[in-house]
Amino acid sequence: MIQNTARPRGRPRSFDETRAVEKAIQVFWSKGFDGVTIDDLVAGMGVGRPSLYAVFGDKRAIFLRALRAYAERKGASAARELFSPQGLRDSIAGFLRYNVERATEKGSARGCLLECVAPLVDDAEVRRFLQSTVAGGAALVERRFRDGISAGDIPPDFPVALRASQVTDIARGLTMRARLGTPRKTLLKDAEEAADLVLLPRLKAIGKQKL
Amino acid sequence: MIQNTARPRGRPRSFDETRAVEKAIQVFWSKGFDGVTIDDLVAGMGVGRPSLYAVFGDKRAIFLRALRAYAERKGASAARELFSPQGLRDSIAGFLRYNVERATEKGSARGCLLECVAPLVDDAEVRRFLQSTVAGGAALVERRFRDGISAGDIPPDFPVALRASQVTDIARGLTMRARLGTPRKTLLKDAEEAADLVLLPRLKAIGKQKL
DNA sequence: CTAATTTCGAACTGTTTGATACTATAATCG
DNA sequence: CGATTATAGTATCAAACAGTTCGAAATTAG
Repeated sequence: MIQNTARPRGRPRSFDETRAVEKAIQVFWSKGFDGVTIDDLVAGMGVGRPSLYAVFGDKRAIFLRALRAYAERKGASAARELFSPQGLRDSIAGFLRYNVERATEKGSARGCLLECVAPLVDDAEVRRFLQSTVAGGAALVERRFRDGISAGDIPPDFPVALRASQVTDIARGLTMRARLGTPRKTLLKDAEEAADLVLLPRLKAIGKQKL
Repeated sequence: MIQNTARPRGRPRSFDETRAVEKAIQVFWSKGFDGVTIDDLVAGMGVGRPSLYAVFGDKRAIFLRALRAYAERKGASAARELFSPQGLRDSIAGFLRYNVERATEKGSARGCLLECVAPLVDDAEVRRFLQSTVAGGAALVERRFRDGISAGDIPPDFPVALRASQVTDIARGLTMRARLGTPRKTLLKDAEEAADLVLLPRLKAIGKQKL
């Protein structure tokens, strides 16, 4: 009685489903959606062609699954980074640094599956998913800003929604630069500067005078 | 003697080369590089298949030509926007607004050929071109900041290079959001806010105190 | 040990795609 | 007007590709 749940009847699989999805992420990430052939997935995922269709479905289905897995992982890590016990500036800087690190990792493709690859996929469900993911990211940062207000780190009239979308815009910009080959070091420095940009106190009263 | 320059010998072309390139831009822009087939280009450019190969070369060559044409047009317009006679804040805001408008134009695909499509093309020359284009964009904004210092709009110690890369990062972020379907109105508002963000005076002395 | 069940691997099939050859057409030149 | 030149349109070819079929292999149930 090694396992309590009965092992499935037939021949056991020679691949791990979760691991195969991780591999699929890498394949799509490095080659884009249209650039990937089924053979690429067969080779990259270590799953035989018929099993691939039987277990995962066609290319679109595999991509959607990879996308969801990627977004879930990244979202969770980003939230961890944002809400770990530290000051607000370090939270925001950590969030941006994390984005840069993920986008410049050795061994993986540069950039981000969600930002560099998925937007090109001409598919309604992909678009819907991306929109909600983007909104979710901004909402996460916004919540962190609100926590900052509660903690007294920033004044109550801090424009949380605006600053949150600015933070995520900058994150997107950094990620795109990563894709194009800007070195990690440069981007990490820019991440720090961006955190300062959105947070350092400014003279409110001056407002939009002519500059 | 209708034309002074002798018309070429043989049968005249049924297409305008420049217009064909413009059409190619649209095709690549909406479908991505790998998503475009030669038939798409034949249909979209209004050029017969053999003429296409004879005049433009293969898909990669057509893409490079479209990319250069697109970048040249966009770069020139961006510079016009930045250096038209107006205050610094309006120049920067105008630059960002222009990016948003181009990325949300009706009739064209959303987003930007340089930022949403080209980075996925696995080609050394494309990468090199993109890097230099990105650097050129930031340099343009930086020059505008320097002009702003000369004009006394911002203090001489204004971090021109840093702010320039922040402006272009935000522009990239706005463009990506455009691709994902964020409405133009929202993005235009965010463009204005971004101009304020990088320009509004701040209390320098406070620096990186804990927030 | 045999039957049933599930997966694996190789081979197959119809379609799409990139690229080219061939013939017809439209212009200039002498 | 005929020769020359360059493009247009059709047809074609080989390679790549998506998706399926089929027999062999591996495991459990009885």
